[in-house]
Amino acid sequence: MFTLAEENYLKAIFHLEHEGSGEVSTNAIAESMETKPSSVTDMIQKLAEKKLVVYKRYKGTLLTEKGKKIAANVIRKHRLWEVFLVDKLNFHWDEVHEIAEQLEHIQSEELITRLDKFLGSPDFDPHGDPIPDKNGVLKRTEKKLLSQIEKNQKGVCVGVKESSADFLQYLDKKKISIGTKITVLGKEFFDGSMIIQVGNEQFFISHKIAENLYVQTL
Amino acid sequence: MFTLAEENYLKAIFHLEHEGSGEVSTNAIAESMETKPSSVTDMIQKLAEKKLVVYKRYKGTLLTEKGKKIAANVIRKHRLWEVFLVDKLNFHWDEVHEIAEQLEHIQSEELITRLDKFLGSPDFDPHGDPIPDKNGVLKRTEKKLLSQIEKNQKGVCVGVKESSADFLQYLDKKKISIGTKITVLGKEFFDGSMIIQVGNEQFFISHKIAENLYVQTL
DNA sequence: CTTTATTTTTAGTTAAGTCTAAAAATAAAG
DNA sequence: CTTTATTTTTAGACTTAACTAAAAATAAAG
Repeated sequence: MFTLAEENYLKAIFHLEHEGSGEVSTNAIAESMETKPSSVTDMIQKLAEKKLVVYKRYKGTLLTEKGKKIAANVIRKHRLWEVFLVDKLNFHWDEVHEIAEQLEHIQSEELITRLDKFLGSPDFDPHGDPIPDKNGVLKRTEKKLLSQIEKNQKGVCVGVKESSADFLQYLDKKKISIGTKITVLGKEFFDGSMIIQVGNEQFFISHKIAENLYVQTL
Repeated sequence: MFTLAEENYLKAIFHLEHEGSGEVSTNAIAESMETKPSSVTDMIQKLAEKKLVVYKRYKGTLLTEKGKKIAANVIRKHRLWEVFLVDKLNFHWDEVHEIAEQLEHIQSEELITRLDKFLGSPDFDPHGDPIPDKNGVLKRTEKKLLSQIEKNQKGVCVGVKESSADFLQYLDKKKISIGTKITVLGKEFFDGSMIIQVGNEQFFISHKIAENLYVQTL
């Protein structure tokens, strides 16, 4: 139905729309896709002709309802495949992204229906990101960034903002994964660093770590 | 490593080499891939430059060892995914080909290693076709076509030569699948048709059916 | 409110993979 | 052993999706 390139653009725009608010800039798309702005302009114009995005020259891009639905479906497939890779094939959560980037483009409604059922209709992927339903609707959660948690409060880790292998491996080293309870013992206002407790261990984390970990307060 | 188009050409040549013997003709490749001979010539020349095939103008094409290995690996992936779709997702054996055509191009050694293990390292796919091992080696079986079986002999169905949905659905209707025992009760020399017994049922089959069913004699 | 910097777009190429139409080689028929 | 038919290849064109370089629009600075 849509080409690999088209699906990847829609997905990138979807993610950018959910981060910043309002129109997505050409440069932002180019950067997130590791391509050149001129290539983005080309593709955006094609997507606009197909009514998948609304595009005004020099003003930026927004997904139409149709574009949103397609993007959400690609993301649904990506995240379901990640669950498969981790739950069934015992991959580690830092190994699955690139494989899922390929699997997300497999075309078959029936396949995804059955895969979803096989996996027990999960609501979240291995990084804690919500899996859109058939209609592209995301379950909303009460998650906050760890950096927004006050001293002496407790939270349970529900996801990561960044999911680079480096970051995930850091978390493993510190024994932090989805479901881990974290207590904020101290918070430095100058640089945003924290002392936290995980299990019996207490240790220091930088602001950069704290602003990439999602928790649900307890 | 290789493009989707390249992998599909190598796979097609691999299959054709195993049917007829000797060089594979440009037209044969074109027909099997539903493309034009001129497109085939183009691609074959590229594959020859990459040392994946040996090609002599107007004479035909043969895979090199390297080409054979790549083709066998694509086929390995195709057949493992078919096992996944049937065994784990409960697809029917006539529904899996097109999805596997897409899945066979997913690039990840580790994925296939783990998938193979998850499936219990199967030797055959749902149509009875052998799954090449990591090195591209196919297990040889003692299979014969049902049409080559004599009157009053028994065989167990081990595979199909053709695997079109039409044929597979015919077999389902007749309650024939991999593992089904078949007894040849009668054989007409004029047209090759047969009377066979499957379970408690006895019925007539045409030569066309008999020459597309593989059995192992008991 | 000009000048400068940044962002975005246009114009023109390139590469992969396909196609049609025409030419060349091989095979088959008389 | 020519003529005809078939197969295969070449040449040229098209599409998708990328790129570079230059132009145009917008935003920021003085």
